[in-house]
Amino acid sequence: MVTITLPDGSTRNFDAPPTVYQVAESIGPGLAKAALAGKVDGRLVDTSCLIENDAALAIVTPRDAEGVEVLRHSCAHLMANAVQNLFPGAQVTIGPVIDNGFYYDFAYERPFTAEDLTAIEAEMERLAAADVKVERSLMSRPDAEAMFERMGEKYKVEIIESIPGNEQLSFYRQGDFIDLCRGPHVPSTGHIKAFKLMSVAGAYWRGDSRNAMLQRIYGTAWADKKALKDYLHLLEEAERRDHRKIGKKLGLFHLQEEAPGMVFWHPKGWTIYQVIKRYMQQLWQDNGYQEINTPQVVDYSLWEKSGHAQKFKDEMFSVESDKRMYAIKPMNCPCHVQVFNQGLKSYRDLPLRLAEFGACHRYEPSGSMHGIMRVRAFTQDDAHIFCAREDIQSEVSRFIALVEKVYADFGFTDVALKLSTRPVNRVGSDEIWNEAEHALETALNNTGKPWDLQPGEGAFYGPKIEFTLKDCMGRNQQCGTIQVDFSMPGRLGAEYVAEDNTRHTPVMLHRAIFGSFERFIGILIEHYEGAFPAWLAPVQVMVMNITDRQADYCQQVVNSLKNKGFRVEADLRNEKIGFKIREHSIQRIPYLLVAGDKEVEAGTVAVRDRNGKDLGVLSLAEFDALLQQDVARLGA
RNA sequence: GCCGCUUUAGCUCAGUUGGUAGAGCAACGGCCUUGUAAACCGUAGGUCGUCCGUUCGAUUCGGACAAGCGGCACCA
Repeated sequence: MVTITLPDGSTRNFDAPPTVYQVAESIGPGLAKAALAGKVDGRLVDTSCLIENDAALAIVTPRDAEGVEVLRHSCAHLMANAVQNLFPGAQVTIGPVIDNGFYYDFAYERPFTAEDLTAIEAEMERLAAADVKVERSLMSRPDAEAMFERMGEKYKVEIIESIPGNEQLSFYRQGDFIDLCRGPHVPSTGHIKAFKLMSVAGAYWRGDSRNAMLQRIYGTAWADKKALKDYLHLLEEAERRDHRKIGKKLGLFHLQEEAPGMVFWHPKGWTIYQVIKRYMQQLWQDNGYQEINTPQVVDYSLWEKSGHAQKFKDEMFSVESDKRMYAIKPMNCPCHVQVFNQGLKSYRDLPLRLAEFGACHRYEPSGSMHGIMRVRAFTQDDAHIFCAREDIQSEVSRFIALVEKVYADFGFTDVALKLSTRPVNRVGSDEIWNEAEHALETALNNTGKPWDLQPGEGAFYGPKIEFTLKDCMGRNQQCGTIQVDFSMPGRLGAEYVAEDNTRHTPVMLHRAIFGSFERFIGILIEHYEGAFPAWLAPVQVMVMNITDRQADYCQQVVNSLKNKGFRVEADLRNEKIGFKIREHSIQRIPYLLVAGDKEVEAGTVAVRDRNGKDLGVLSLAEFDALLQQDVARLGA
């Protein structure tokens, strides 16, 4: 007898070992119909899986996150099935589940087109409607290799060869289509009800640019049509928020062919830039940083000493002048060490925190650029902390607190922390790595917040913490970082005199909070959909007249607000008030002030916000107080 | 850098099976002096990304290059 314990704690007994499906059926026909997989003692299995011993079982349906994952995985198979039906000779490779969907990589004699996608999707619909059974089987390694060899599936053979020898090989068959797969999968294709193919793209076999380029088809799949619709809706939302679109619409910046990856900031965009720059300058001042500025063009020898030339020569802009080779600086750290090196430093000078709005240029690969988010010329809110080894932890703790404050000020409250530890290729003794990793870990633990470990992802010169913020679309954006560096201070000859009068090499902490202004502003634009909070808005107030009679009064209102330091403009054009309101609402100006004869007489302004909310008729003093309060309030 | 796609007026986009192009919005002029998300009338605006080729003739066909877009790879 087999006893099954269900999630609610109840148990069911079976004379013979039941399948997951049979257990579901015993609970109810509805559940059996909805069952996609089972979770036996925490392990996901097919509904056909026989439960041989007493076990805890949860029936997995499309309502469960895991159920949706099974659906997506099966949908990838469904797509591969459809592709091979329509394009004989297309080889299958891998087809994993990703956020919101799946993809499958194919090797085929030609790239797939948009029309192909439509056809593939139609074939998938047909196969789903046919409700083909999906069956699991096992096969020995030689048999499997022979089978794929026979089918001409060279990539699958390669995959089998890379699976450790002791692992069992499982296969899933639906009709004529068979694929090597760990599973689990839906019982039949009819369970796959809501999917859409999104795009085709090239992708390297095994993610390595030295390998062949495969055809990757991306798809999305959901528990039901409504969830699919919601997701497509979300994508439209993301498109509306695209910083490239909004940047153009609001006249913030532009890019042009003559300077790929370099931003032409317009007055409004530059105002935002200046506001956050001043914010950061103040933050530095309040937190023990000293602002410096270093040259834009520096002799190649420095980059050779720092080690960057060897590794990044192809990504550095260089200039030759008077037979000397210079690099346009791709980063600021070597320059900061030069400042540190001026004059003999004592342990009493540490920690020394040098900060710079460091303009960097990097020849990024053409395909990697994206609006103002990934560019070739950017400015970092860069600072380097020179400290003793034993100060690493306290400095890191201070920094984590600072990052969280800054992000909250900009309206981001969901911040993920990640620790990247020693990679295989690295400099520095194990002892010092132990110490540094431990310091970072302790600092992270002290926050009381959860954090992720990324083993082996650290830089060759030291471990690092990355700060990833979640924007309003739920997308993760990596911005801030703090990195321990054991290498560069020594390479560039930085040292200080310790208490015992011996010379020591300081540890260098590289750190940035925004990352780069360009990227951070791009994130802000998308997060706020261009409707910046008042303290960031390029124009905070627009004053409008109804007729020419109120022009002078409007100008007075503008002047009085300007004198208080607000960013205010007047729109005195001979246009209907509705037209002006519409225009400035679209421009996302936080406060729209209207003055007609009534307001002039009373010395007031009619106030509304950019979303159409009427804030009433206020005296100038009242509006001033309102604005003052709003601008002082950072965050959302 | 790799695979695919795109490039037409300031913006968003039509269009030409090869005979040098059109809309809406914006701009400009007129009219109107207007009360909270688009009054009306008119005018002007383009070497159809760049270069090379095929052709009597290329924005249209072919090639190269550039920039951009979706991914991949990269990201000190």
